[in-house]
Amino acid sequence: MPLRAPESATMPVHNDAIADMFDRLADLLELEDANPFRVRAYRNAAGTIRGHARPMADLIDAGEDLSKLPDIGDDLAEKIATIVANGKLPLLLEVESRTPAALSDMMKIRGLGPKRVKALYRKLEIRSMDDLRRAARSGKIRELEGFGEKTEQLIRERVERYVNEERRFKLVAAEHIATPLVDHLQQARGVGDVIVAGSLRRRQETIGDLDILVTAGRNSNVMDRFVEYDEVMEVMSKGKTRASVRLRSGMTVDLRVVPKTSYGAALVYFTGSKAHNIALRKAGIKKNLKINEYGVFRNKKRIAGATETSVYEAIGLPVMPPELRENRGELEAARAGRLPRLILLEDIRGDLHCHSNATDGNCTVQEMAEAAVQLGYEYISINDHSQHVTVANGLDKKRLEEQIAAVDNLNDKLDDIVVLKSAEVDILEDGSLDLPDSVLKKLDFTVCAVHYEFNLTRKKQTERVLRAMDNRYFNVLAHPTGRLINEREACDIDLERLMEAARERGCCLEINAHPDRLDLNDVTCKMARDVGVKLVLSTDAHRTSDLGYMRFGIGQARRGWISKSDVINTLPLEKLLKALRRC
DNA sequence: GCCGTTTTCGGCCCGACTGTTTTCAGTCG
Repeated sequence: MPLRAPESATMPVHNDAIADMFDRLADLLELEDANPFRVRAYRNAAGTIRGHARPMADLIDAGEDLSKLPDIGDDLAEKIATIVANGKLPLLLEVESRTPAALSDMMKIRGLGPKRVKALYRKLEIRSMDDLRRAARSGKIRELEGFGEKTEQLIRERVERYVNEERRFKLVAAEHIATPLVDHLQQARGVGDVIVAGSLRRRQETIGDLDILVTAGRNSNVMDRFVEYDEVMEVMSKGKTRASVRLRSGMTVDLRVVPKTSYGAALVYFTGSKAHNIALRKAGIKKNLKINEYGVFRNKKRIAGATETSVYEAIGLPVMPPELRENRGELEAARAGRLPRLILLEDIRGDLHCHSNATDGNCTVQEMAEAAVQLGYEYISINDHSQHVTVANGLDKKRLEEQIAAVDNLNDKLDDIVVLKSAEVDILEDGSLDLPDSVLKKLDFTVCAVHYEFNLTRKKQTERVLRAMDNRYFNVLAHPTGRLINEREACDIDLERLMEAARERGCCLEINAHPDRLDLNDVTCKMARDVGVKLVLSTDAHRTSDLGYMRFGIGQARRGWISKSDVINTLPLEKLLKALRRC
């Protein structure tokens, strides 16, 4: 993967780019037999940087001491400053001059770790993916010590497939794959609980593989039933307690079977994240406790493990929601008794970003309203596109006024819900809004969004939205970065500044719950919480069934430490309208 | 390279599965 370099002085190096450099450096150092703990230090720091809400560049500008961040000491603080200053890390360049950078990519192929990659490089002079492919085909690899025919065949297959393997599944796709498999496993003999743990349970926006945990007795046939599942394409490993398969969809699934007495410990263990688990075990060690997937042990004696609560309590902590388990400060917060009380799906009283068939939606306003009643909502807003979005048949002033009148009529007929009059108003390139104030003032509120010109410089993009926010009819900034998961990167914009400006003006930012967007994401949700700007959680529904996407937004909000009180569509109607009012 | 309510030095998470071995190294999560 190419590293992102800064394109101009106004575009600071992204945290992801810094983290990628440290990860790559760790890989290459590992190949050079560096101190394994030094290697780990670089990986840990990469994790801290990737998960930090604010850009390192901003922290440096603000004069903050980076060595106060977890897993970052004086040396790495200095290296981060160097990268931010000139986009390069001298040590990485130096290491790359003696060890081919492509070896780091090779280590991403399943089954190839540092030892094997190094052997391939030293003994067969394999220094690129193409070299590796050729060597595997020619049968040279099997002759190396420690390799064999089977290993060579696996490398051959996996290197051919490597290009396709990189993708991660959106959360919604992962759910669709997991649900029927869970049903299948539940029908096995002697099975108790079947639960999807791992990143899906943590509600991460994309899922690399599924981790399924099963409790079962010795006589259960669940392992056989797992590998015999219709969708299984390849059984990668199968033992008594773990097995891994690849499904036709390309998804890898790991199954783990534990006795019921270990359920809680196993669930903690397989929910992760890895960084959270490591932090947890370290906390255990301080109390002379060993934590593994079977329980919590003092010397040889098991003192907890049947429930998740028992595991956390054994190390003196409250059990914490899966969404927080990323080692982003949750252990420290738990110790201090400052874990947030996270928002729940039941807290939501209405959806504030929906489309109808007047533009690019598939259902009528009334159908959307009736579906919202089924969800127990008190209100729903219809936010059709404005005229500039021609591909969606966006509304001009006249058509929007017609819709306003139609919604008034509909509200007279509906007893159980109020339909709010709104629109998704385009923010034009000069920061003006796409509809005149004379019609905007007739709406209950507006949702405003960028749909074109995502590639402006950070400065121009930020000023564009700030200018739009100056319009007194601007209420909610929808999908603030415009990213589409796996398709389009977030636009380069100073979110922190937008959040502060929104807070000062009494505007809100949207957490767009659509599984293609999830924008704000987990990290920027946490930033919003720190800034103290009000949020709206909406689905961007284009049909009645999309209203169910709210659960994905809730997941991201929870990952971002968001509480009910941070989100205004948890309020009853009267209070909601008050909260939408600008300062 | 990081870190400290046992430590500023000496530690650094833990277990399962595979393939290549003949008791285990390498890899993975």
